[in-house]
Amino acid sequence: MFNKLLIISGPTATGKTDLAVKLAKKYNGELVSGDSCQIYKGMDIGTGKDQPNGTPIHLIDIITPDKKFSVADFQKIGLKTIKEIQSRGKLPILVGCSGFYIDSLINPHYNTFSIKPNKFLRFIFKYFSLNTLQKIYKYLDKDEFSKLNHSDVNNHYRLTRKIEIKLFSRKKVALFKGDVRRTEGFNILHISLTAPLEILYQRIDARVNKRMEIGFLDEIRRLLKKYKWTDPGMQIAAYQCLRPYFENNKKVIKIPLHQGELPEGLRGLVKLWSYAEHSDARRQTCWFKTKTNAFFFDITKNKFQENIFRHVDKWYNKL
RNA sequence: CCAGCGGGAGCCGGGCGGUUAGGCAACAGUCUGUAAAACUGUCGUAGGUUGGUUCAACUCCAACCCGCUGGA
Repeated sequence: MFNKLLIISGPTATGKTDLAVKLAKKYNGELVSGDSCQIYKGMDIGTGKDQPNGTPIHLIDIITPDKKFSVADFQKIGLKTIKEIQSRGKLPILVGCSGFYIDSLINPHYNTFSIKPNKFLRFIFKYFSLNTLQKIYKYLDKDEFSKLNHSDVNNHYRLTRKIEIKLFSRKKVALFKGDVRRTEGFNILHISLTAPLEILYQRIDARVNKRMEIGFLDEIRRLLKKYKWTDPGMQIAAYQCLRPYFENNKKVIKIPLHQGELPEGLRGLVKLWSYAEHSDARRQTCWFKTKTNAFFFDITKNKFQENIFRHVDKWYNKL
């Protein structure tokens, strides 16, 4: 029974897809995107999709930007997709930068996904202050509250979810225990690409500029005909960064765009977008570094690809 | 040459005679249904130069240097 799963992770702009495609060709594989943004249809430039030709890639373009999507959804569909690929005797290659998403597939500890978000509670809680949420959680579970770290105590969203879990699903958690080890029995090789931040920033900036050139603004215009700025998909940083340009459109939109030259107001927004991607890269790097035991390969090192291939080869041919 | 305005951490920038501005960037983290999200910590006292006033000056005064604007 074929149960291998190859993972190629790493922050943006490390060339994961490129590498994954090469690996797919060599090992008769199919790609599975582990990217929280590229699931959205019509959001191509802003999410940096590059469609490999010839190699199938799954979990891209699976829903429209007005739909919500979360790790729990990903866990379900991701697992199904991977098993399906395996059942055809092919090698699934999970490639992406969303650490949380990838982790949800390979880490057996996620046992709260069975507890669904409660719309009503979330609606109400939006109007509660952070302090109030802290008090509620403290009231519900003093022990766990005291264990919360500095960043969680101050996180409105996470407190909401914690309270949600406490309130609605005490029994269910127990029920779902047997269902937790979803990827148990998988033979996983996790390879993670890295690069010095400085290099990543250079690559990111270059790519951002390029994406402006190939019509990012047009993509946003197209999206805005069907979707709103408040839709889930539109929350992605790239789009939100450019949002002011479209909201003051009376003035700005009329400025003709000469090749290469961005209007002054727009330049600042694009810069912001670059910065947003810098922090992404940082956080993603941090995630893989601290939360996974992947094999890391620095893409600025000589022969890193050869090393990876050697590594994969050994793993693939074993047993 | 005269007048006005301004000079502050890598950048932007409010306030103020004495305790931390703030934001961005950068760096390090947190992570169990928004994760390209949300949140935390670190950037150890910087204030054009030189004097003066004062117990105390980034803050008031003077001179000078630099920049911008207006005038001759």
